[in-house]
Amino acid sequence: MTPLPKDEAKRKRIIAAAIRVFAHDGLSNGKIATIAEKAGIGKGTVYEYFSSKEEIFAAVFKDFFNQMIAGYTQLIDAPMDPVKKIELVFDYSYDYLDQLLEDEHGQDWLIFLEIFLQGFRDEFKGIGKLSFSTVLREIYNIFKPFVDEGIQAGVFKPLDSEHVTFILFAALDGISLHYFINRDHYDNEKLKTITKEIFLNGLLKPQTEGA
Amino acid sequence: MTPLPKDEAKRKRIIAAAIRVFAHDGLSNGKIATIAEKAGIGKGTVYEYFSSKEEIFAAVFKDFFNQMIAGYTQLIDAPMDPVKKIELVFDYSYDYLDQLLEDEHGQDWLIFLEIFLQGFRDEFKGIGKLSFSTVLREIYNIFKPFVDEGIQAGVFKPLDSEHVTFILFAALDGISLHYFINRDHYDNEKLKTITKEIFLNGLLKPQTEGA
DNA sequence: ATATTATGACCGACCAGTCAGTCATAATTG
DNA sequence: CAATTATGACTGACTGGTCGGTCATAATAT
Repeated sequence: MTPLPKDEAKRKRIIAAAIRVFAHDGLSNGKIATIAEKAGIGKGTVYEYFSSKEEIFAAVFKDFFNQMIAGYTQLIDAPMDPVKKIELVFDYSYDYLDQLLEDEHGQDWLIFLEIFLQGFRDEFKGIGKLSFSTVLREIYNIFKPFVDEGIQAGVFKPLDSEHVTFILFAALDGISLHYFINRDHYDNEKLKTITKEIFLNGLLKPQTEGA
Repeated sequence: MTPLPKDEAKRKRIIAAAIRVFAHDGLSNGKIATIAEKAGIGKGTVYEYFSSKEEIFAAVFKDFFNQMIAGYTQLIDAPMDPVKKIELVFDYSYDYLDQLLEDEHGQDWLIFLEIFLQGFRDEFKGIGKLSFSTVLREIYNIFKPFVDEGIQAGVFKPLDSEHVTFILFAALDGISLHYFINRDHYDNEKLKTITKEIFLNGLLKPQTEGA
């Protein structure tokens, strides 16, 4: 009834389990045995799908950024006013966080940080040739075009778009991190509003005055 | 029966060594033997000063935040225009990073992330009862008074100062993180300028128009 | 349809390496 | 010499990865 081909679904189950384990315990403390257990398979089987712990983590890493890139790309793919796009990106980010946090897997979002940390550690640079800074710049580059667009159109101040994009995404990322830990003390909607208030108005060219 | 520190200087040396080791290898992979070696003492001696690895890390954690809090507090202690204070804080942050990065201890700044990560994990499971979110809010509270001041004085927009402070510090933190990894691709001065341009103008009440 | 054989996914006991923490001893100090 | 401090060899617990064996299913034969 159930055929047993080497199963893509099982591979996915392992990755999903690994996310939870690495998020909760870290790459170093997360145990293969726990991953296997959570995936509902034997420990040996894990090694039928991945050749090492680090390879599992690399898969998690890839998965994470691919989803992130796909999410943002899709979000701002349609032609749209640059201002609207920025608002969308901010709103989406907060909502994405809330979704992560409300999820039954309480601490899964920590994988975010673990990946960040491992990404920074240069030992990790080798694995699957994933360069963290390259991946990050890939993400900045999703945003840069519409920052450019806004500047071209004279809606945004004529600042260096490369640096502006960097600041926008980095700031958003920091806000996400802090929101994770302090979410109980702040109001999602208020944060959304104020974030947009500050960033948009900081970015928009004053319309009434020709400074 | 942890003996009292016999030699405060040696204790400091252990902490300094621990910072480098934990920064480079992480809490879990960093070895006591390495810390001892870097501190120029025997492994057993470490246990004369700290009763466990986690206790060492807790000391690093405390040390880090105390320095951070002291730095910012001192920076903005003098009476000063709120706008000037914000500019100071931004400039100081970038300069502090550059100082960390130019330091001979190449990767020491990673302790920043390691602390962050461990801080997030289960609110740092009891160790020394350090609550990470509490520490963070202690830091926000350094900034909040002058945000309040700026709002009272009608210089800043009348936004909720609690949320504004959160966003400011969180954003700054994120920018720091990204600056760490991508510093080679961006210009410190340009980032400083643009950061202030965006944040200050987003925060300042438009003076010419009475919307 | 049923028996026989081939396949490879699955498993977990085991091994070899690692490391936090201990403790018997050595060095140092007063 | 006694007390204090330093030390590193040692140990026990732990875990990543391996490997020989099992068994459900597929393929083939009758």
